[in-house]
Amino acid sequence: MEIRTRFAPSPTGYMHIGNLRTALYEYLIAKSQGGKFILRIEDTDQERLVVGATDIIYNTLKVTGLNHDEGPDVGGAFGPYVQSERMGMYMDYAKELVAKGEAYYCFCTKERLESLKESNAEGAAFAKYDRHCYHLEKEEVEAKLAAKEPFVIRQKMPDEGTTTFQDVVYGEITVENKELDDQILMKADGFPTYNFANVVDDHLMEITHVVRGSEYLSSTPKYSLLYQAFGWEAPVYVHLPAVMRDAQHKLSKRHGDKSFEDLVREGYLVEAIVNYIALLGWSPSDNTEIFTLKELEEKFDIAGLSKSPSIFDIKKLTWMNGEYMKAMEFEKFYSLAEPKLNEALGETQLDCKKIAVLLQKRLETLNDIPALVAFFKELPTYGTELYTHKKMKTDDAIALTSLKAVIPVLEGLTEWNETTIHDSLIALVGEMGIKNGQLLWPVRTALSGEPTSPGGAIELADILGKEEAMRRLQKGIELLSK
RNA sequence: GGUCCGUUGGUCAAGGGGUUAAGACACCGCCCUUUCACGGCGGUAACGCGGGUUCGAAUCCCGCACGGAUCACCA
Repeated sequence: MEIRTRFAPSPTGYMHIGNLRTALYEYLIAKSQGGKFILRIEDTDQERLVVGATDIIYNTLKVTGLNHDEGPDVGGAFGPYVQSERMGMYMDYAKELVAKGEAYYCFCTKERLESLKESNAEGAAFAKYDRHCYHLEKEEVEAKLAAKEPFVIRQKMPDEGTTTFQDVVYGEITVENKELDDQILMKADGFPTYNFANVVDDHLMEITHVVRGSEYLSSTPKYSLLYQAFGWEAPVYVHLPAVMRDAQHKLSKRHGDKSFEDLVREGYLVEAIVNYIALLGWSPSDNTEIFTLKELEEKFDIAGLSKSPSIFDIKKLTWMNGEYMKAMEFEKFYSLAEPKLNEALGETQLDCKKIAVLLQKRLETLNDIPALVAFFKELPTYGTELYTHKKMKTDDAIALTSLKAVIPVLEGLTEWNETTIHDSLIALVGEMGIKNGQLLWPVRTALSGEPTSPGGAIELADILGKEEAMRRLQKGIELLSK
């Protein structure tokens, strides 16, 4: 049997990290076994509709490589794939259940339902529908329908016994049927409820594995009962633990947690994000951590899914992002870094490629670039304490001596490149009989004005060019001479 | 409150009766180094609690605690 999974997001205008992970697992469950991954847009909540939101979904799947085999934009034999376009088909299914005695019309007003809850002995927090309309005579129902009284259709839950279902992650789960409320299938406006539409759509689209958040665990018995009522085969359930911000809270855009787009905007690579979230709630049997989507498709195994929630750790993502940048082809890295470099360096004539080479091995995110290279554009004001460095065995006096000695040597160079700068400076170190650091640390400091810089004295001197380098060294001498 | 689910270092996690309880991130230290990094080496740090079953429990069972989810004419 071919495996078919579906990603069924609501178009909210952004891609939630938890949803992306769900999509990833759905994709992997299907692809790891040669199955199909389907996209279904659940846009029935007209009030929450956001313009352009579906494009964000398409785009996210595209850039992450989670290519769907069927969906609104790519077609398929089980369309339409946009739920709002399927609205006409649910009433007949609901009526089929009514005919079977598995569901019934309910004409209760919202007011009556409200008062039912208020009068509940156990408190408003819990109140099952009292089945008032279930006991209506057939004639009464017909009369009310004929009179066009507004109605909903409710699922009739069993009075006793238990319902058990198997979940791939959580195992066997059993609940008492008496705990189950006669949930509404069709609303008074003629539209199906989410739960009902889901079951019908998943069945019609021949979804074999329903993958969703663990918050659906408690409503799954109702789903099972619905499948039973229809006489349909239930799908395999795969409930996923939540992705958390901390031990108490789920990741939530509303509380300031970052969406997929936010992370990309902050300089994280798509591949790194996908790689990282694959590891939130799942681990491969071989313990590897860095892998491409293709490799994941081969490695992925449902058995590696965990039951407990995972906290999203931006630090580990950041580390992983750095690993991806280091491993990247330089040309690719450069194409990503260039816009940031140009932005940070403005109209200077500096060689961006040389700077990028230095940057690639020490960057964690693309957005770190501006702060790291700002000193190239303009020497920051700095204090002479930077010249004192214990490990380099330097202090102000040594720095001043070194800088003064460096000036004529570099001034005399006719060719300005890393080799000539290196050779002349190292030769000078020899003549002066001091340690490399005692000369190079002051030079690096004078050239950058920063306590740390993406590169040493020689690299910085080369990139800055002779004129600017000399100016900065001179400036250093001035500072130290005061 | 009822029901369901979860609980291994700060974080992600392996391990499913016998292990010195993996590995990764973070943190700390050392080495390397012309800075910072990178890299290399090493370190600190965990089975929620209480009972039971067993020769032996992180692993199985039962309680408890704590955390979460759910209980809509929302999706």
